[in-house]
Amino acid sequence: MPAHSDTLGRRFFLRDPVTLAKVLLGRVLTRVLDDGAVLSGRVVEVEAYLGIPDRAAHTFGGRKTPRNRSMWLDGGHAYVYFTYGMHHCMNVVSDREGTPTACLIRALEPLEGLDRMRHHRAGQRPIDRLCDTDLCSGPAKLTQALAIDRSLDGIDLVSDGRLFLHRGRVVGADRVVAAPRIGVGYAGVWAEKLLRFCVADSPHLSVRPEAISGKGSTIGFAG
DNA sequence: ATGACGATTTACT
DNA sequence: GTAAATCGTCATA
Repeated sequence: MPAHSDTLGRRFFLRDPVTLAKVLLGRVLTRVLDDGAVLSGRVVEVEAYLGIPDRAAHTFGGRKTPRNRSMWLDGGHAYVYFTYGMHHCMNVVSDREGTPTACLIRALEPLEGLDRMRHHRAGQRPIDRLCDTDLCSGPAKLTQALAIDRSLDGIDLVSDGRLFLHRGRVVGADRVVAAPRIGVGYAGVWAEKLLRFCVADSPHLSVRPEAISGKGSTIGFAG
């Protein structure tokens, strides 16, 4: 059972991935380690993956494989995958069972257990070279900091005490910026869609979103 | 059985 | 900015 009474329940996750991604901003992801240590962070960057029609999604074309089977579960489950031979990334599954969509958690603002996170992230390099904004500012950084790996793939975030989300604070739409997703250049037109959502003023983002197009903007658009 | 490829991070020039 | 690290996964044969 989750450790907090304000843990987000099933209903929260049964939405389309774009809506869920936006409302995930500001929520708090909590990891409870086997030894009882508590690590947590506020969600500041999320991407939506729209499933079967989305060329960037692992379930594009309706693919259902041993790796991505968690994406087919009911909303509120975790989809954790291993990539590049060394990194893990964590998604919150959206929609209902059979609709394989999800939200990739790309960055957190660390809240609890920063010292433990530093140790997880440091590896062999000197621990003093890690600033707070280097702990969870990327999809594979945050899984490393929170010790999230494939052993947590497919768990139910609604009822599993090792990993869950709680209410946190809602982020107003005026502080949210949408941008193209990162690292999906192979996905054609799907790479350009604004399916990445960030808390605009957070220093904990993986990549700073381009300035919004408009007067005074001189970068980000060719043509 | 084989090979190409990552929803990334890091270090280095 | 460029490149290396590193191996599970999946489509093809």
